[in-house]
Amino acid sequence: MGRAPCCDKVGLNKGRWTQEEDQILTNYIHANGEGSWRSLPKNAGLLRCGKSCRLRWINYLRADLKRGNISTEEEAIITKLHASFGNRWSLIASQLPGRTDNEIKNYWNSHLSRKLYSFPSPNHKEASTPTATATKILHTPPKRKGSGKTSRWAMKKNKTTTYSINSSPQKQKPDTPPAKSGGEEEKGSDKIILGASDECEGSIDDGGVLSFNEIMDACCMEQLDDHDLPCGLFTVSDSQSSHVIPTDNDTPCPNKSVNVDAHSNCCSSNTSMASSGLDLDNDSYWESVLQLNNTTHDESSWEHTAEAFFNWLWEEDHHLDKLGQHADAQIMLDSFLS
DNA sequence: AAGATCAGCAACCGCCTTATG
DNA sequence: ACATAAGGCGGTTGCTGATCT
Repeated sequence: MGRAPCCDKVGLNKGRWTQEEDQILTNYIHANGEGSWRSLPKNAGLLRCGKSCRLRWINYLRADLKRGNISTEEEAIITKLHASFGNRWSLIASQLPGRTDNEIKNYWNSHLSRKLYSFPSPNHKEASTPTATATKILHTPPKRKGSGKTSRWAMKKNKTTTYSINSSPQKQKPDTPPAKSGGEEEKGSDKIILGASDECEGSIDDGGVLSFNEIMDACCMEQLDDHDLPCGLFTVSDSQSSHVIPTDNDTPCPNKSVNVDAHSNCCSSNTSMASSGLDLDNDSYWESVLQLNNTTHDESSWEHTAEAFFNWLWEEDHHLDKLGQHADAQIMLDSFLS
């Protein structure tokens, strides 16, 4: 037989906490410490579920919380970490002392996720660009469980902010028209404006735009569907650079073993390292990359490495977990994000 | 001035993992 | 070894105050 139930939920208070309840909870925890959430409400004389007490304490009553006014520095950290780890709010919160996962989640949902990202165009082949993929995806209505509230993104049509791939925010002029529907290329620019919208109604015609994760999903789906079309989303270069991935080159790299410089020399400009078969699961790969990081100032090689890294990272879900198994990979991630 | 709409955020819900009996 | 509760986490809801029409 297991434990007794957490709480029967009958006759318990719900909704906002009163000052009196806060005081009771705070006093109790100061006297008895955290933990034993199940028995806490009863012992403290609170008509609340233990879970509710825990949440209230962790998110609002703890003394070491900062509360409010998330700085631009913190915002940048959140943006970067979210780009790497997705909605792992507790993980992100652990990097921000005094901030809770709930606070960061709310901040992301109400502020950051609405901002637009801009990505360099990987190439101009329409069928394989994120733009095309974005369009394809946006015509499929997203799942939506919400309360039926009006989309906040749709409400704030002129609120656009662009992000470069390295997540440096650049505010758009307030009077600049918003990016014209999900993923349309800016006129005369090499950037594709991809926006954020987890609540968009599924059509580019009504202002729907793509969130970062949707872009990533789209990218990976594209790869799964068309194995000869490497994603190239994380091509770090501008349009002048030559290492944009062509779709007709899948020649294996003769230097695929480890040496990044050799690889970039021979395959250079035409295929991503990830797609050419480098074993990024291998420790020795990361060692060599780290060595490259420490010894070379060749930007082109470095960009290749970054590209391969991010392609690999998002190629499969489990790759993210593999970061934990490669100390050098984690160092690389920090390096790429810095 | 009043109602409608928008935006922020506290708190709930339910699933998953871990701990315990 | 198994069943079940506790704890933890992310998604979602809905209340409240601000702003707009």
